[in-house]
Amino acid sequence: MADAPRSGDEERTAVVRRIPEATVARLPLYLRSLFELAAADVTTVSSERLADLCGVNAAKVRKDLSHLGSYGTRGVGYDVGVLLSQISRELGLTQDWAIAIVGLGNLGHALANYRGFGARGFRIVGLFDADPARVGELVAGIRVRHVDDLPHVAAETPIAIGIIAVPAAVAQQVADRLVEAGVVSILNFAPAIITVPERVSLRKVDLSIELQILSFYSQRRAAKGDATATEATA
Amino acid sequence: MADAPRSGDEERTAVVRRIPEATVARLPLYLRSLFELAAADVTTVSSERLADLCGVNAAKVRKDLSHLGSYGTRGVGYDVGVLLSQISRELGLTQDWAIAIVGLGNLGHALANYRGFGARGFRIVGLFDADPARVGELVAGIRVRHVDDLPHVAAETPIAIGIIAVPAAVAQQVADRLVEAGVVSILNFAPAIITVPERVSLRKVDLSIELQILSFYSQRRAAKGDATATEATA
DNA sequence: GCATGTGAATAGATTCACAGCG
DNA sequence: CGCTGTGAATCTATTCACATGC
Repeated sequence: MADAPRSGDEERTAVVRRIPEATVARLPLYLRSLFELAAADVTTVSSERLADLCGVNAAKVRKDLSHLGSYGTRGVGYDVGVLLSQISRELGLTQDWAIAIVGLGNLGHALANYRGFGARGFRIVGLFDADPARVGELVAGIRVRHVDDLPHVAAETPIAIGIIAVPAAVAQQVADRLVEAGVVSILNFAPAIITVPERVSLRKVDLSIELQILSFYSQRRAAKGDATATEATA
Repeated sequence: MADAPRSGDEERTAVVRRIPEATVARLPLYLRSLFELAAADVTTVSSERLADLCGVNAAKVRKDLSHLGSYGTRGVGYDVGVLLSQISRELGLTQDWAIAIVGLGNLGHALANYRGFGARGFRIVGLFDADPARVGELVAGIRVRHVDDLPHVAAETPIAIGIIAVPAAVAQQVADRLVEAGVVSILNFAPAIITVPERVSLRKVDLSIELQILSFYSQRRAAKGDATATEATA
């Protein structure tokens, strides 16, 4: 469904666990449910129970978790705390990632104020906009800087993840600037296809595409007399 | 990757074209590029060119389009206008879909003001919030109503698509209310797993999951010396 | 006994490579 | 000749079913 991660050299000293892309996309889901279980002081969970909580199939949970190693106990289940830390480590959430948001329109504001960043692993270190009227404004306690300052800021505090929340027309040039500033992961909210060097990870979130997909299934359902369900955005 | 649409009875009068889920997710992508081509007065496009514009592989484009029927001309390519209307029809964008947004925090505001709704096929017919302080407010020219009014509003103007932009803790109950009000498609922005009856289509957009996936690949890249790229959210 | 972990079976998506047609 | 349309090959993901081990 997406470009698969490619490894430069297949032969390495140790076994480089290759975690399937589909599995990676589900780990955050498991993590969230595990946090909820931990908050409720549940210490052990079966694949069945976890699967229910996440809305997936139990066999899938077991296979996914088996890619991380064997952290379950037969006849018992998985230790919630152990799984939490294994998945967190696997996802790289034990370190924290510096985030910059470019574009502070409605969406940029919403993203900047999003709770759950600081929560675990992510920290906003920069807000940028090209509109002089917005520069200097305080959003979520952070001062908005001009996008031209991106290189300066990035030189001081390296930025790991860049979030693009600008109009489609300028998305590509913002991406280019982010890449130039050393950003290695980009999350694009602009409804435009952007390209980045191969070494940079790129994901996109596109509202209108989601709506159109829903439209397709709605129509399909209306046409036949029958039900249809879809889950998404893995 | 997601639950596949299931058809209730496989045997039907005519050949019910079964369009693969992965293809459905790409059609909106093609559509966007086709609009751009049309705007630039380009009348014909090859699978190769379209693939470039969308960042996919040419064979994939051809196979995807072949699921809609044969609308290309060998040796020439596809007619932009014809493809536009075929894909629009297939996605159900020739009718327009009534949308309601529940939750008018930062994100809800951003969504309500999102340009590209009215653009094609989608029209916001209701904004709802549970906070009395927000009720009555005018957002994007529409008055916010209390979520308790949902049934009334839906009875007058049927709502096809519900967008959930409320905190995770209340996402499920909002979903339940939407379903009860007759909504058949839901787009969930809350970071929570919600369940709906099988007849209802559900997709989700989850910022923190996207970030965690990027984190995974960033860490992976840091660990090895090598590059990794991912594309997402189909 | 019971739930994990995993080979084997199945399903789905992508890519290849080329026949077929304008 | 050039590009579509598509079978066949490949790769990826899901699901089944059961041996394994606590």
